[in-house]
Amino acid sequence: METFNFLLQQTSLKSTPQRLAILKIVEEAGHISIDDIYKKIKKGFPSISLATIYKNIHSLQKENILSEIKIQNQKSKFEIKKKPHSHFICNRCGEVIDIDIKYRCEIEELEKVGEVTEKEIYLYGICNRCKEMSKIVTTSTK
Amino acid sequence: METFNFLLQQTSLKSTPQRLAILKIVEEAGHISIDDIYKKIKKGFPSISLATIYKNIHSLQKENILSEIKIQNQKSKFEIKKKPHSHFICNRCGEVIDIDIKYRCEIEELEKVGEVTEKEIYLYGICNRCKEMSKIVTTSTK
DNA sequence: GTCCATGCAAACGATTTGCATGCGT
DNA sequence: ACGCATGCAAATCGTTTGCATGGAC
Repeated sequence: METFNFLLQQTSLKSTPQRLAILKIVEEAGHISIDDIYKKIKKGFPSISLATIYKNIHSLQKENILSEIKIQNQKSKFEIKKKPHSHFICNRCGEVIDIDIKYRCEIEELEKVGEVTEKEIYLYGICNRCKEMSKIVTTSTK
Repeated sequence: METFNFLLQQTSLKSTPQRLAILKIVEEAGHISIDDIYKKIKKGFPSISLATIYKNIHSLQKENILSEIKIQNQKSKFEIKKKPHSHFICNRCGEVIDIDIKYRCEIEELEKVGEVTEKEIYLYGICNRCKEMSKIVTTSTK
């Protein structure tokens, strides 16, 4: 992708085929773990090293191109950094879905705590796809 | 603590001195990492094994007595499960502070995504203590 | 040509497992 | 007495590091 090429040129990072491939895979997947990046990238770069993935993930995070999503009961996933948004995580299939939340919060006594620079909101539950599937199973076993 | 004893009796977990000590340490600390639990508990149980800590953390999580806080740039911390609340994390000192958030959120198209059963909110920033300290440093170096 | 990136192997740290023994019930 | 809990050592897994070579600029 030309856009990633351009993105990288804004930074001190060189635009290598491996690096571009990682970005493309993350973009296409939306949210993806290190392992899954590795599995996918090996198809195009059979001799790539896991160490290369790790090093790139770190440098891309430092350059604010990638961000990490730490979730309960799963390995971390990574996404291309974009406009602030929140995440819905399906407890059944593990899928992470971006959501836009318009929220107003009143945090009592926040001034007693500190100054907020970033917010992260995670919603856990069951995604519609899994809910549909359990309906089918329930119905068919009756 | 008698209360933890009671709590454990509600479950299939036995009330052992090590388990009670872990709970006491977590309660006193508020939010604490595995390593720090280990360091503290060793004072009372010099021969305790890290494996014991891990096994207990897991079983206590399964019994809904402990919960894990996964935060950016830090090891996970654990807390006694209590009423729903949110967390403020200081990016400078790493401190985690419980906060109560009264929020109203309008999540557009959430019905298209799934059914939410749990919410987690993390606020990152600088705690007042660290802010005070940087003021002092700034002033004194002028 | 310079410097960063890659790939490999080794090192490292965190977590898990198996097993013999101990302890709570 | 039974069965889970503990402590130890080994195994395992995820991640990082050092270094020689290759590739981007």
